[in-house]
Amino acid sequence: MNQDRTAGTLRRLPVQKRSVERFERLLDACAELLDEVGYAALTTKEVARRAEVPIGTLYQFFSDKEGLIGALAARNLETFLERVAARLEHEEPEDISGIVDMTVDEFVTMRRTITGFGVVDFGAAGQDHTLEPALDNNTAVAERLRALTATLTGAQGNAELEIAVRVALECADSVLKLAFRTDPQGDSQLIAECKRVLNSYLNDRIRPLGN
Amino acid sequence: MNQDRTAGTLRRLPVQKRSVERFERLLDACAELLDEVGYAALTTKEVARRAEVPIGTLYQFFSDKEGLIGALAARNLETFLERVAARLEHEEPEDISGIVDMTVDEFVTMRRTITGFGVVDFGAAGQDHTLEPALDNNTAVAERLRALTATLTGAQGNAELEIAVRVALECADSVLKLAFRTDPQGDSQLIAECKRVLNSYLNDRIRPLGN
DNA sequence: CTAAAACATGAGTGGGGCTCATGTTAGTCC
DNA sequence: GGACTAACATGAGCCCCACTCATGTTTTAG
Repeated sequence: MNQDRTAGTLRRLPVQKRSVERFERLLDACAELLDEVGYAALTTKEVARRAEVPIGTLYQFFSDKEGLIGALAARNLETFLERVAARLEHEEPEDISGIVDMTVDEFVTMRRTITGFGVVDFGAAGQDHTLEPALDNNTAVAERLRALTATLTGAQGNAELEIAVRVALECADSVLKLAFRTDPQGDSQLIAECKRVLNSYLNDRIRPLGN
Repeated sequence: MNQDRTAGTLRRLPVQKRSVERFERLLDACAELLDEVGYAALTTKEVARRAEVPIGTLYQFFSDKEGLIGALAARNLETFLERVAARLEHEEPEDISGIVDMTVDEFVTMRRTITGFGVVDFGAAGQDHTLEPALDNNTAVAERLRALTATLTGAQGNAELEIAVRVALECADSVLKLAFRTDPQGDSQLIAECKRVLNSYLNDRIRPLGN
């Protein structure tokens, strides 16, 4: 079935100035449309039209529709990690609960702020099963988050922490999706509930090991 | 944008014998194909071909592709709830942990057993945003599960329990998806981790209220 | 100045979702 | 049995989508 290794990827990176601008415009237009019409109704023609770029150009950069959305997700992911890293440095939370609350808050802020962030957050929605097991975006985020927090939690580099972060991220993602499905601004009770889940789990999971 | 109230629904229920059989065959073929080619590559033409039913007949029953997949999800959901209800009656778990473990195990069994269960479990994947807030399938499942367990947990009917079950279900769904993405048979470590999350959260969340 | 690499373009191809006009069959009442 | 109705059956074809490709232009490197 789907054996094409180039599916859902980039085809060519823009190097000249104009191309770079067009590339960014395509991602912006894609984000806008995701907010307006949703994932299912998004068409590459309309993305190209909005970005004022001919359809052929879109396909110079992105191997397919999934590649376009994946690139947007990657951009969002990078922004999110940068912001979390910056806040971790400034605020220096001293326990798990502090890290959890800060990270969730940052996510919520981005969902309210960044166009299109909600529809694809980090993982493209329609990704195929059966390919690239465990190499999805959330796994990458988990790894980066673990690296960011390892020095703070003290217990660096152990496999237990890695899996705990991975699982916690998956839960956070799903509960927050629910929170924003319930209320476009993010249901505050569910956001609080998200923090509860993570705190309960991570405290049970990590405390007994850290000491 | 999507204002069509009949999108993703059934159009006509089969009443005569032959139609009922065709209806079921369509769902079976849909489940098979979901397992084989995945959600994105599923075509209604192929579903109809497999079920040995002309394409027009498929659209007599289902308003669209999403309606077909939704009907499959509904069938899975019903089977799952029946099985959980049956086991709850027989095994009479006496605490939260017992209920959690049993329910997760039943889910895992079904994912290994029921064709197509994995791809859509209870919520159709490509559902549109912006419509029917909080009326997704997982919410329905949560409500039914709460009803099933309310008599056992003692604390029946309170809103806190309702939200806790809703959140727990969302977490379970996502962690188990990860477990089966990692390993087609379901990564046992992640399945154990799923139970941990639920137990940590629900114990913190419900115990203080139940007493 | 020249060769190569990067970039630009949009009509066209293939294919998928879904319709609809035209039937045929099963139940129902007298 | 005949007459009437509702349920069922069918598949060529419409529309629109993702994506291609042949042909040309511009930028960069030496």
